[in-house]
Amino acid sequence: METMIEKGITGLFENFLNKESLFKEKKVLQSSYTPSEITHRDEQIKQLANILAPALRTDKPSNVFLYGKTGTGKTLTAKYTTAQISKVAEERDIPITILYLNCKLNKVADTEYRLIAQMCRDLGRDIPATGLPTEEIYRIFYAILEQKHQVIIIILDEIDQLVKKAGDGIIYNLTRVNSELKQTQISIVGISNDLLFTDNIDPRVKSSLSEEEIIFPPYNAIQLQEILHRRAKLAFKENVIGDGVIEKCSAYAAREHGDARRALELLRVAGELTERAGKEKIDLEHIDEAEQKIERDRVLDIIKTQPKQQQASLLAIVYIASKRSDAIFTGDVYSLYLEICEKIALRPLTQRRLSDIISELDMLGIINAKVISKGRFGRTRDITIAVPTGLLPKIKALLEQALDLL
DNA sequence: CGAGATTCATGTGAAGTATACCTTTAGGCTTAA
DNA sequence: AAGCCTAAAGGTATACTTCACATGAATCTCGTA
Repeated sequence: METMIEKGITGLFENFLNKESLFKEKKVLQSSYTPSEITHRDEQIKQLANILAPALRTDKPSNVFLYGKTGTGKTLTAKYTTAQISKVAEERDIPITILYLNCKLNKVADTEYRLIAQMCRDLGRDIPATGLPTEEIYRIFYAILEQKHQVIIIILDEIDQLVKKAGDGIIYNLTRVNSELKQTQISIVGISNDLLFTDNIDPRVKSSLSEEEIIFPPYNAIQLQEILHRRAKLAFKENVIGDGVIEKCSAYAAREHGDARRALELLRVAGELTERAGKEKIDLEHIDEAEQKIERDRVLDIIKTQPKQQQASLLAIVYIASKRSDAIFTGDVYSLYLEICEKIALRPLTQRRLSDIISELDMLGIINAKVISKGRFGRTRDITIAVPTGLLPKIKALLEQALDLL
Protein backbone atom coordinates (compact mmCIF):
# COMPACT_ATOMS: atom_id res chain seq x y z
CA MET A 1 0.00 0.00 0.00
CA GLU A 2 2.58 2.43 1.13
CA THR A 3 4.94 1.55 -1.65
CA MET A 4 2.22 2.09 -4.17
CA ILE A 5 1.62 5.56 -2.92
CA GLU A 6 5.32 6.14 -2.83
CA LYS A 7 5.65 4.96 -6.37
CA GLY A 8 2.81 7.15 -7.40
CA ILE A 9 4.40 10.18 -5.86
CA THR A 10 7.88 9.64 -7.19
CA GLY A 11 6.33 9.03 -10.54
CA LEU A 12 4.57 12.34 -10.21
CA PHE A 13 7.78 14.11 -9.36
CA GLU A 14 9.61 12.49 -12.22
CA ASN A 15 6.84 13.48 -14.50
CA PHE A 16 7.12 17.00 -13.21
CA LEU A 17 10.83 17.13 -13.80
CA ASN A 18 10.68 15.65 -17.26
CA LYS A 19 8.02 18.03 -18.37
CA GLU A 20 9.54 21.19 -19.58
CA SER A 21 8.52 24.29 -17.72
CA LEU A 22 6.87 27.14 -19.54
CA PHE A 23 8.76 29.60 -17.42
CA LYS A 24 12.25 30.81 -17.94
CA GLU A 25 12.31 32.96 -14.86
CA LYS A 26 9.13 33.04 -12.93
CA LYS A 27 10.17 35.58 -10.33
CA VAL A 28 10.04 38.32 -12.95
CA LEU A 29 6.28 38.17 -12.69
CA GLN A 30 6.12 38.24 -8.92
CA SER A 31 5.22 41.48 -7.25
CA SER A 32 8.42 41.57 -5.23
CA TYR A 33 10.45 41.84 -8.41
CA THR A 34 12.01 45.18 -9.25
CA PRO A 35 12.77 45.39 -12.95
CA SER A 36 15.94 47.12 -14.02
CA GLU A 37 13.93 49.45 -16.18
CA ILE A 38 10.53 50.77 -15.35
CA THR A 39 8.06 51.38 -18.10
CA HIS A 40 5.81 54.44 -18.25
CA ARG A 41 6.86 55.94 -14.96
CA ASP A 42 9.76 58.06 -16.14
CA GLU A 43 8.05 61.27 -15.17
CA GLN A 44 7.32 60.15 -11.60
CA ILE A 45 10.78 58.70 -11.12
CA LYS A 46 12.37 61.91 -12.31
CA GLN A 47 10.22 63.96 -9.97
CA LEU A 48 10.92 61.76 -7.00
CA ALA A 49 14.64 61.66 -7.76
CA ASN A 50 14.72 65.44 -7.96
CA ILE A 51 12.98 65.77 -4.66
CA LEU A 52 15.20 63.27 -2.89
CA ALA A 53 18.45 64.34 -4.52
CA PRO A 54 19.41 66.84 -1.80
CA ALA A 55 20.05 63.82 0.39
CA LEU A 56 23.21 63.24 -1.59
CA ARG A 57 24.49 66.58 -0.34
CA THR A 58 23.40 65.48 3.14
CA ASP A 59 20.63 68.04 3.14
CA LYS A 60 17.17 67.07 4.20
CA PRO A 61 14.92 66.36 1.22
CA SER A 62 11.33 67.52 1.36
CA ASN A 63 8.75 65.06 2.54
CA VAL A 64 6.87 63.56 -0.37
CA PHE A 65 3.46 62.12 -0.76
CA LEU A 66 2.72 59.56 -3.45
CA TYR A 67 -0.88 59.16 -4.49
CA GLY A 68 -2.44 56.66 -6.80
CA LYS A 69 -4.62 53.58 -7.01
CA THR A 70 -3.26 50.12 -6.32
CA GLY A 71 -0.93 48.70 -8.92
CA THR A 72 0.03 52.04 -10.43
CA GLY A 73 3.66 51.64 -9.53
CA LYS A 74 3.96 53.78 -6.41
CA THR A 75 5.81 51.26 -4.29
CA LEU A 76 7.91 50.19 -7.22
CA THR A 77 8.90 53.75 -8.05
CA ALA A 78 9.75 54.52 -4.45
CA LYS A 79 11.85 51.39 -4.05
CA TYR A 80 13.57 51.80 -7.39
CA THR A 81 14.44 55.44 -6.91
CA THR A 82 15.68 55.03 -3.38
CA ALA A 83 17.73 52.02 -4.42
CA GLN A 84 19.42 54.16 -7.06
CA ILE A 85 20.10 56.85 -4.51
CA SER A 86 21.61 54.47 -2.04
CA LYS A 87 23.76 52.98 -4.78
CA VAL A 88 25.20 56.38 -5.59
CA ALA A 89 25.51 57.15 -1.92
CA GLU A 90 27.45 53.99 -1.33
CA GLU A 91 29.88 54.68 -4.14
CA ARG A 92 30.68 58.09 -2.80
CA ASP A 93 30.47 57.25 0.84
CA ILE A 94 27.53 59.48 1.56
CA PRO A 95 25.65 58.43 4.69
CA ILE A 96 22.08 57.78 3.62
CA THR A 97 19.80 55.19 5.15
CA ILE A 98 16.58 54.05 3.57
CA LEU A 99 13.83 52.43 5.61
CA TYR A 100 10.83 50.79 4.04
CA LEU A 101 7.81 50.11 6.25
CA ASN A 102 4.50 48.62 5.27
CA CYS A 103 1.76 49.89 7.55
CA LYS A 104 -0.90 47.46 6.41
CA LEU A 105 -3.37 46.34 9.03
CA ASN A 106 -2.37 43.37 11.15
CA LYS A 107 1.15 43.74 9.88
CA VAL A 108 4.26 44.64 11.80
CA ALA A 109 3.88 48.37 11.62
CA ASP A 110 0.29 49.32 12.34
CA THR A 111 0.67 51.15 15.66
CA GLU A 112 3.01 53.87 16.82
CA TYR A 113 4.95 51.49 19.04
CA ARG A 114 5.27 48.81 16.38
CA LEU A 115 6.30 51.28 13.73
CA ILE A 116 9.15 52.77 15.72
CA ALA A 117 10.14 49.34 17.03
CA GLN A 118 10.31 47.98 13.50
CA MET A 119 12.50 50.86 12.39
CA CYS A 120 14.86 50.22 15.27
CA ARG A 121 15.03 46.58 14.23
CA ASP A 122 15.82 47.58 10.67
CA LEU A 123 18.63 49.65 12.05
CA GLY A 124 19.98 46.61 13.79
CA ARG A 125 18.65 46.94 17.28
CA ASP A 126 16.37 44.30 18.73
CA ILE A 127 13.22 45.56 20.38
CA PRO A 128 10.69 43.42 22.25
CA ALA A 129 7.19 43.26 20.85
CA THR A 130 5.63 44.72 23.96
CA GLY A 131 6.47 45.82 27.47
CA LEU A 132 8.49 48.96 26.91
CA PRO A 133 7.04 52.44 27.11
CA THR A 134 6.64 54.06 23.71
CA GLU A 135 8.72 56.96 24.93
CA GLU A 136 11.55 54.57 25.68
CA ILE A 137 11.37 53.25 22.15
CA TYR A 138 11.62 56.78 20.87
CA ARG A 139 14.65 57.32 23.08
CA ILE A 140 16.36 54.24 21.67
CA PHE A 141 15.43 55.31 18.16
CA TYR A 142 16.89 58.78 18.72
CA ALA A 143 20.02 57.28 20.20
CA ILE A 144 20.59 55.11 17.15
CA LEU A 145 20.01 58.02 14.83
CA GLU A 146 22.32 60.28 16.74
CA GLN A 147 25.21 57.87 16.45
CA LYS A 148 26.24 59.27 13.13
CA HIS A 149 25.63 62.13 10.81
CA GLN A 150 23.22 60.93 8.16
CA VAL A 151 20.07 61.43 6.17
CA ILE A 152 17.28 58.95 6.68
CA ILE A 153 14.54 58.41 4.17
CA ILE A 154 11.54 56.61 5.56
CA ILE A 155 9.09 55.10 3.13
CA LEU A 156 5.72 54.54 4.73
CA ASP A 157 3.64 52.33 2.47
CA GLU A 158 -0.12 52.41 2.93
CA ILE A 159 0.28 55.23 5.36
CA ASP A 160 -3.46 55.87 5.29
CA GLN A 161 -4.06 52.64 7.18
CA LEU A 162 -1.60 53.62 9.85
CA VAL A 163 -3.07 57.06 10.36
CA LYS A 164 -6.60 55.71 10.30
CA LYS A 165 -5.85 53.22 13.02
CA ALA A 166 -3.33 55.00 15.19
CA GLY A 167 -3.92 58.69 14.60
CA ASP A 168 -1.82 61.38 12.99
CA GLY A 169 0.33 62.10 16.03
CA ILE A 170 2.87 59.58 14.81
CA ILE A 171 3.68 61.56 11.72
CA TYR A 172 3.92 64.68 13.81
CA ASN A 173 6.35 62.98 16.18
CA LEU A 174 8.44 61.75 13.31
CA THR A 175 8.76 65.15 11.73
CA ARG A 176 9.75 66.54 15.08
CA VAL A 177 12.91 64.43 15.03
CA ASN A 178 14.42 66.98 12.69
CA SER A 179 14.28 69.76 15.21
CA GLU A 180 15.49 67.58 18.08
CA LEU A 181 18.49 65.99 16.46
CA LYS A 182 21.42 67.87 15.04
CA GLN A 183 23.27 65.03 13.37
CA THR A 184 20.43 63.37 11.57
CA GLN A 185 17.71 64.54 9.25
CA ILE A 186 14.80 62.38 8.29
CA SER A 187 12.37 62.78 5.49
CA ILE A 188 9.24 60.84 4.87
CA VAL A 189 7.94 59.32 1.68
CA GLY A 190 4.27 58.56 2.30
CA ILE A 191 2.45 56.23 -0.03
CA SER A 192 -1.31 56.03 -0.10
CA ASN A 193 -3.96 54.71 -2.41
CA ASP A 194 -6.73 56.51 -0.62
CA LEU A 195 -6.93 59.87 -2.27
CA LEU A 196 -9.30 61.31 0.30
CA PHE A 197 -7.38 60.36 3.37
CA THR A 198 -5.59 63.66 3.90
CA ASP A 199 -8.95 65.35 4.39
CA ASN A 200 -9.33 64.11 7.95
CA ILE A 201 -5.91 64.72 9.37
CA ASP A 202 -4.42 67.59 11.29
CA PRO A 203 -3.65 70.38 8.81
CA ARG A 204 -0.19 70.84 10.29
CA VAL A 205 0.59 67.18 9.74
CA LYS A 206 -0.89 67.36 6.30
CA SER A 207 1.20 70.30 5.23
CA SER A 208 4.42 68.86 6.56
CA LEU A 209 3.73 65.47 5.04
CA SER A 210 2.90 66.72 1.60
CA GLU A 211 5.53 69.32 1.00
CA GLU A 212 5.68 67.68 -2.37
CA GLU A 213 3.14 65.46 -4.07
CA ILE A 214 3.38 63.08 -6.95
CA ILE A 215 0.31 61.69 -8.62
CA PHE A 216 0.33 58.25 -10.20
CA PRO A 217 -2.33 58.02 -12.90
CA PRO A 218 -3.64 54.56 -13.77
CA TYR A 219 -2.04 52.79 -16.68
CA ASN A 220 -4.21 52.49 -19.75
CA ALA A 221 -4.61 49.24 -21.65
CA ILE A 222 -1.86 50.04 -24.15
CA GLN A 223 0.67 50.82 -21.44
CA LEU A 224 -0.25 47.68 -19.58
CA GLN A 225 0.35 45.69 -22.73
CA GLU A 226 3.82 47.11 -23.07
CA ILE A 227 4.62 46.34 -19.46
CA LEU A 228 3.37 42.80 -19.83
CA HIS A 229 5.20 42.22 -23.09
CA ARG A 230 8.44 43.35 -21.58
CA ARG A 231 8.16 41.17 -18.53
CA ALA A 232 6.73 38.21 -20.36
CA LYS A 233 9.76 38.15 -22.60
CA LEU A 234 11.94 37.67 -19.56
CA ALA A 235 9.65 35.33 -17.70
CA PHE A 236 8.46 32.85 -20.31
CA LYS A 237 10.17 30.73 -22.89
CA GLU A 238 9.58 31.37 -26.57
CA ASN A 239 6.18 30.72 -28.11
CA VAL A 240 4.43 29.94 -24.89
CA ILE A 241 1.94 32.74 -24.94
CA GLY A 242 -1.07 32.29 -27.13
CA ASP A 243 -2.64 34.92 -29.35
CA GLY A 244 -4.41 37.71 -27.55
CA VAL A 245 -3.39 36.55 -24.09
CA ILE A 246 -1.47 39.66 -23.17
CA GLU A 247 -4.19 41.82 -24.65
CA LYS A 248 -6.79 40.10 -22.55
CA CYS A 249 -4.79 40.38 -19.33
CA SER A 250 -4.31 44.07 -19.99
CA ALA A 251 -7.95 44.58 -20.72
CA TYR A 252 -8.97 42.89 -17.49
CA ALA A 253 -6.57 44.94 -15.46
CA ALA A 254 -7.42 48.17 -17.23
CA ARG A 255 -11.02 47.57 -16.31
CA GLU A 256 -9.89 47.54 -12.68
CA HIS A 257 -8.39 51.04 -12.68
CA GLY A 258 -5.23 50.04 -14.55
CA ASP A 259 -3.77 47.78 -11.92
CA ALA A 260 -0.46 46.50 -13.27
CA ARG A 261 0.15 44.22 -10.33
CA ARG A 262 -3.05 42.45 -11.10
CA ALA A 263 -2.20 42.12 -14.77
CA LEU A 264 1.13 40.52 -13.97
CA GLU A 265 -0.43 38.20 -11.48
CA LEU A 266 -3.04 37.14 -14.00
CA LEU A 267 -0.36 36.28 -16.47
CA ARG A 268 1.69 34.35 -13.96
CA VAL A 269 -1.20 32.35 -12.59
CA ALA A 270 -2.47 31.64 -16.06
CA GLY A 271 0.96 30.27 -16.84
CA GLU A 272 0.98 28.11 -13.75
CA LEU A 273 -2.43 26.73 -14.50
CA THR A 274 -1.46 25.94 -18.07
CA GLU A 275 1.65 24.19 -16.86
CA ARG A 276 -0.25 22.17 -14.33
CA ALA A 277 -2.77 21.13 -16.95
CA GLY A 278 0.12 19.79 -19.01
CA LYS A 279 -0.50 22.13 -21.92
CA GLU A 280 2.17 23.98 -23.78
CA LYS A 281 0.56 27.21 -24.70
CA ILE A 282 -1.32 29.67 -22.55
CA ASP A 283 -4.65 30.45 -24.10
CA LEU A 284 -7.50 32.75 -23.32
CA GLU A 285 -9.58 30.49 -21.14
CA HIS A 286 -6.70 30.08 -18.72
CA ILE A 287 -6.96 33.74 -17.97
CA ASP A 288 -10.53 33.51 -16.82
CA GLU A 289 -9.54 30.55 -14.72
CA ALA A 290 -6.62 32.52 -13.33
CA GLU A 291 -8.81 35.44 -12.42
CA GLN A 292 -11.08 33.24 -10.35
CA LYS A 293 -8.18 31.51 -8.70
CA ILE A 294 -6.53 34.77 -7.73
CA GLU A 295 -9.65 36.11 -6.13
CA ARG A 296 -10.24 32.83 -4.34
CA ASP A 297 -6.70 32.59 -3.03
CA ARG A 298 -6.71 36.18 -1.86
CA VAL A 299 -9.90 35.78 0.11
CA LEU A 300 -9.08 32.38 1.54
CA ASP A 301 -5.65 33.55 2.56
CA ILE A 302 -6.98 36.57 4.41
CA ILE A 303 -9.54 34.43 6.18
CA LYS A 304 -7.04 31.75 7.09
CA THR A 305 -4.74 34.21 8.79
CA GLN A 306 -7.43 35.93 10.85
CA PRO A 307 -7.58 35.42 14.62
CA LYS A 308 -10.15 32.99 15.97
CA GLN A 309 -12.62 35.61 17.09
CA GLN A 310 -12.69 37.22 13.68
CA GLN A 311 -13.15 33.82 12.09
CA ALA A 312 -16.04 32.95 14.37
CA SER A 313 -17.69 36.28 13.62
CA LEU A 314 -17.27 35.78 9.91
CA LEU A 315 -18.64 32.27 10.13
CA ALA A 316 -21.77 33.63 11.77
CA ILE A 317 -22.17 36.08 8.92
CA VAL A 318 -21.58 33.41 6.31
CA TYR A 319 -24.15 31.10 7.88
CA ILE A 320 -26.79 33.77 7.78
CA ALA A 321 -25.88 34.86 4.29
CA SER A 322 -26.17 31.36 2.90
CA LYS A 323 -29.50 30.76 4.58
CA ARG A 324 -31.32 33.85 3.45
CA SER A 325 -30.55 36.59 1.04
CA ASP A 326 -32.03 39.71 2.63
CA ALA A 327 -30.05 42.18 4.70
CA ILE A 328 -28.03 40.99 7.69
CA PHE A 329 -27.92 43.05 10.89
CA THR A 330 -25.46 43.20 13.74
CA GLY A 331 -27.95 41.71 16.21
CA ASP A 332 -28.50 38.60 14.09
CA VAL A 333 -24.79 38.11 13.74
CA TYR A 334 -24.19 38.48 17.43
CA SER A 335 -26.72 35.90 18.54
CA LEU A 336 -25.48 33.35 16.06
CA TYR A 337 -21.93 34.20 17.01
CA LEU A 338 -22.76 33.40 20.64
CA GLU A 339 -24.08 30.00 19.61
CA ILE A 340 -20.95 29.27 17.66
CA CYS A 341 -18.80 30.27 20.60
CA GLU A 342 -20.66 27.91 22.84
CA LYS A 343 -20.25 25.03 20.41
CA ILE A 344 -16.52 25.42 20.12
CA ALA A 345 -15.94 26.56 23.71
CA LEU A 346 -14.61 29.96 22.74
CA ARG A 347 -14.98 32.77 25.24
CA PRO A 348 -17.52 35.08 23.62
CA LEU A 349 -16.75 38.76 23.20
CA THR A 350 -19.16 41.57 23.88
CA GLN A 351 -21.34 43.05 21.21
CA ARG A 352 -19.33 46.23 21.45
CA ARG A 353 -16.26 44.36 20.36
CA LEU A 354 -18.08 42.42 17.69
CA SER A 355 -19.13 45.74 16.27
CA ASP A 356 -15.48 46.66 15.87
CA ILE A 357 -14.66 43.28 14.39
CA ILE A 358 -17.33 43.78 11.78
CA SER A 359 -15.66 47.06 10.88
CA GLU A 360 -12.34 45.28 10.59
CA LEU A 361 -13.77 42.61 8.30
CA ASP A 362 -15.23 45.43 6.26
CA MET A 363 -11.82 47.06 5.98
CA LEU A 364 -10.36 43.77 4.79
CA GLY A 365 -12.87 43.79 1.98
CA ILE A 366 -14.47 40.48 2.82
CA ILE A 367 -17.78 42.01 3.74
CA ASN A 368 -19.50 45.33 3.18
CA ALA A 369 -20.93 46.88 6.31
CA LYS A 370 -22.80 50.13 6.05
CA VAL A 371 -24.47 51.87 8.98
CA ILE A 372 -28.13 52.41 8.30
CA SER A 373 -31.06 53.64 10.31
CA LYS A 374 -34.21 51.61 10.25
CA GLY A 375 -36.16 54.44 11.79
CA ARG A 376 -38.54 53.22 14.42
CA PHE A 377 -36.61 49.96 14.45
CA GLY A 378 -33.32 51.42 15.50
CA ARG A 379 -30.04 51.59 13.66
CA THR A 380 -27.62 48.89 12.74
CA ARG A 381 -25.18 47.82 10.10
CA ASP A 382 -26.37 46.48 6.81
CA ILE A 383 -23.93 43.65 6.13
CA THR A 384 -23.36 41.94 2.81
CA ILE A 385 -20.75 39.47 1.71
CA ALA A 386 -18.27 41.09 -0.64
CA VAL A 387 -16.91 37.97 -2.33
CA PRO A 388 -18.42 35.94 -5.17
CA THR A 389 -21.24 33.79 -3.84
CA GLY A 390 -19.68 30.74 -5.44
CA LEU A 391 -16.98 30.96 -2.81
CA LEU A 392 -19.33 30.75 0.17
CA PRO A 393 -19.31 26.97 0.61
CA LYS A 394 -15.55 26.93 0.41
CA ILE A 395 -15.26 29.71 2.99
CA LYS A 396 -17.73 27.95 5.22
CA ALA A 397 -15.75 24.74 5.07
CA LEU A 398 -12.49 26.51 5.70
CA LEU A 399 -13.83 28.32 8.74
CA GLU A 400 -15.46 25.22 10.18
CA GLN A 401 -12.20 23.42 9.87
CA ALA A 402 -10.18 26.28 11.31
CA LEU A 403 -12.50 26.48 14.29
CA ASP A 404 -12.70 22.72 14.89
CA LEU A 405 -16.40 22.73 14.30
CA LEU A 406 -17.98 19.33 13.79
C1' DC B 1 -52.70 66.52 7.99
C1' DG B 2 -48.24 67.79 9.46
C1' DA B 3 -44.76 69.34 12.86
C1' DG B 4 -42.48 67.73 16.60
C1' DA B 5 -41.66 64.17 20.05
C1' DT B 6 -40.65 59.39 20.76
C1' DT B 7 -38.50 55.14 20.12
C1' DC B 8 -35.67 51.39 19.00
C1' DA B 9 -31.28 48.78 18.15
C1' DT B 10 -27.11 49.71 17.86
C1' DG B 11 -23.13 52.95 16.74
C1' DT B 12 -19.38 55.11 19.09
C1' DG B 13 -16.24 57.34 22.41
C1' DA B 14 -13.90 57.19 26.86
C1' DA B 15 -12.26 54.99 30.59
C1' DG B 16 -11.24 50.89 33.01
C1' DT B 17 -9.42 45.85 33.20
C1' DA B 18 -6.89 41.53 32.10
C1' DT B 19 -3.06 39.60 30.10
C1' DA B 20 1.36 39.00 28.55
C1' DC B 21 5.58 40.80 28.50
C1' DC B 22 9.61 44.05 29.79
C1' DT B 23 13.31 46.14 32.93
C1' DT B 24 15.10 46.95 37.39
C1' DT B 25 16.34 45.65 41.84
C1' DA B 26 17.06 43.24 46.00
C1' DG B 27 18.10 39.08 47.97
C1' DG B 28 20.23 34.73 48.26
C1' DC B 29 23.45 31.62 46.80
C1' DT B 30 27.91 30.37 44.72
C1' DT B 31 32.55 31.10 43.78
C1' DA B 32 37.22 32.53 43.99
C1' DA B 33 40.62 34.60 46.53
C1' DA C 1 33.95 40.35 48.49
C1' DA C 2 32.54 39.78 43.92
C1' DG C 3 29.62 37.53 40.68
C1' DC C 4 25.56 35.34 39.15
C1' DC C 5 20.83 33.75 39.27
C1' DT C 6 16.02 34.36 40.66
C1' DA C 7 11.89 36.26 42.02
C1' DA C 8 9.37 40.18 43.11
C1' DA C 9 8.14 44.89 42.03
C1' DG C 10 6.81 48.22 39.09
C1' DG C 11 5.83 49.47 34.51
C1' DT C 12 3.80 49.12 29.39
C1' DA C 13 1.00 47.90 25.00
C1' DT C 14 -2.79 45.62 23.39
C1' DA C 15 -7.19 43.46 23.19
C1' DC C 16 -11.11 43.54 25.36
C1' DT C 17 -15.04 45.15 28.65
C1' DT C 18 -18.03 48.54 30.88
C1' DC C 19 -20.48 52.58 30.93
C1' DA C 20 -22.79 56.20 28.94
C1' DC C 21 -24.27 58.89 25.50
C1' DA C 22 -25.24 59.72 20.35
C1' DT C 23 -27.93 58.69 16.09
C1' DG C 24 -31.53 59.16 12.74
C1' DA C 25 -35.55 57.89 10.31
C1' DA C 26 -40.07 55.24 10.98
C1' DT C 27 -43.81 55.83 13.89
C1' DC C 28 -46.65 58.13 17.23
C1' DT C 29 -49.02 62.20 19.26
C1' DC C 30 -51.55 65.91 19.27
C1' DG C 31 -52.86 70.53 17.88
C1' DT C 32 -54.89 72.67 14.04
C1' DA C 33 -57.27 73.44 9.67
